[in-house]
Amino acid sequence: MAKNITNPEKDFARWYQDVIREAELADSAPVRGCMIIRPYGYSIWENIKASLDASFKETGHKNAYFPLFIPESFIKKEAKHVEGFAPELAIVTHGGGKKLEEPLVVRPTSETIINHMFSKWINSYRDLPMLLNQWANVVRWEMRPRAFLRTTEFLWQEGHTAHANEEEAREETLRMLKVYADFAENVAAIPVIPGRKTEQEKFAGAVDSYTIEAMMGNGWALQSGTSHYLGTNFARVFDTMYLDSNNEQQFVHQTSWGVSTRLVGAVIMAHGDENGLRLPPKLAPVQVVIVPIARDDSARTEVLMVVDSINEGLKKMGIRVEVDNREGMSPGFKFNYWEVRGVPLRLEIGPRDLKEGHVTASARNRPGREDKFTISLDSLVENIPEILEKIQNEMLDEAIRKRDSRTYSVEDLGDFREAIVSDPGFYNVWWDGVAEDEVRLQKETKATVRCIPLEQQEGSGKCIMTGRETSTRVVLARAY
RNA sequence: CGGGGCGUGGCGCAGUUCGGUAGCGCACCUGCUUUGGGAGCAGGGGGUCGCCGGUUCAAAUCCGGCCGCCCCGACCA
Repeated sequence: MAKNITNPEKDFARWYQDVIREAELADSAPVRGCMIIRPYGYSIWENIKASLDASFKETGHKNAYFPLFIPESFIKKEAKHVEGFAPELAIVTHGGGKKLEEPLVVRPTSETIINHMFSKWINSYRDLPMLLNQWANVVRWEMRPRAFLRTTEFLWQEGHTAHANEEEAREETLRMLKVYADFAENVAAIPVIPGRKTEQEKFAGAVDSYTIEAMMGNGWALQSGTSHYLGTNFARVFDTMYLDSNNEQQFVHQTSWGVSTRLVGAVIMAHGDENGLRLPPKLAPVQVVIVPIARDDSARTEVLMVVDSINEGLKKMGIRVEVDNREGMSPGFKFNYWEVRGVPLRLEIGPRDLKEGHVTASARNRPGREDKFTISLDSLVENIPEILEKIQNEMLDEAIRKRDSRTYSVEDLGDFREAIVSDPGFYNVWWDGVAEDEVRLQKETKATVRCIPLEQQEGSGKCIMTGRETSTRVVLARAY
């Protein structure tokens, strides 16, 4: 059906790249691992950003901006942090034609420089909590880049907060995890499993890391957002302290949390189909596209008059609408063009429709001629928000169904080893392992512990790796 | 870095075995006819065949070296 797009069943990685190219989301850059985010792809990111930024502000955070360059010594201060990030740092050694006194790291994340400033700004318990966020680019020299999922430079948001005690900081960590989970489900229409990361998988420098794990179209997991409780790890090395009400010096307890342009990849892979992209209305750069159809000039005049009034009506309601009145292109070509780009709702308006007093509509989540429906012209504009809402809900429902149909329980490692290959998906298992067990699991199955879900079921069983009795369930999956 | 594949107009490819001076589809431009699921015809523009060197009267093609890209793995938001 769709030209130039590989069937996802046949070759999912190829399909992913095809969709990115055909929908004009991104292009590859002259530098390995870097990408150009094209206007259409960037506009999805802008919508993600707008929605999250509003949530951050609602929860009391303010935006700030910290520098791209960080003194190399900063990164080295926290032992686990260096260990985790050293292999993937880009380091600037020269500037202005001279060798620098101290090399500068291009930020892979900003905990260190932010702590440096926090220790200057925070003096008293009255300065707490300090709740900041920044929208920025970061650089991590990854071995194997993939468009949106893992690029050398990527765009993200990183929240950094300082609190008077552990309890408040932990509360903040989970609050932001919930903000992410709500965004994923209610805006991106992607169901996620919120959970805690294991020792092996947690952020370099964190006490505890939390994640939202989403399932992609091939059954693999994608970590779609993280929130960390940093404890006093960074405060201790940067001397980020405050005077409490008893006039005693205390270290602040911190959090950091982030989501990135990886979310665009998640949207592509969670919703896309054999015809290309499918966008949930809340994130779609174009929510409604109108394709006028006219055989001759007189019909065109008549059709365009109606189209214009619908266009204006929808715009007034704040709906992102576009009229495709390009000439010399057949309606069929335009239908496909907008389907590849994932536009949630298409309205087709021609002389036949006008005669009947309606427009023909097609929802992207139910493509094809058979599922087209009509909307009466009288109530058209008022009906659109409801239809978009319905598409949004249907997409979430479908994503939940797809995920649930690929979620299994397994008891035995041997069974799992075969199952994860024949039926990639989420596998719920009993778990009482330590870091070595995780390494062995990954070696033997290529799967990892994605998270220890916050919601745990009752009961107990034998750990899939150690055989020890446990009441903890975890999710295993192959991951990007 | 290991294992596989590939570099030829914007994109996808053929041509390489057996050297003879580059071709196809899509896209693009012009004109006419078209327009309810990727329109037709006619005309047209665009490529130092990844780079460097060698062999030869002659290299996309043979030889040597280098570079880059993609997929799979280790790493990771």
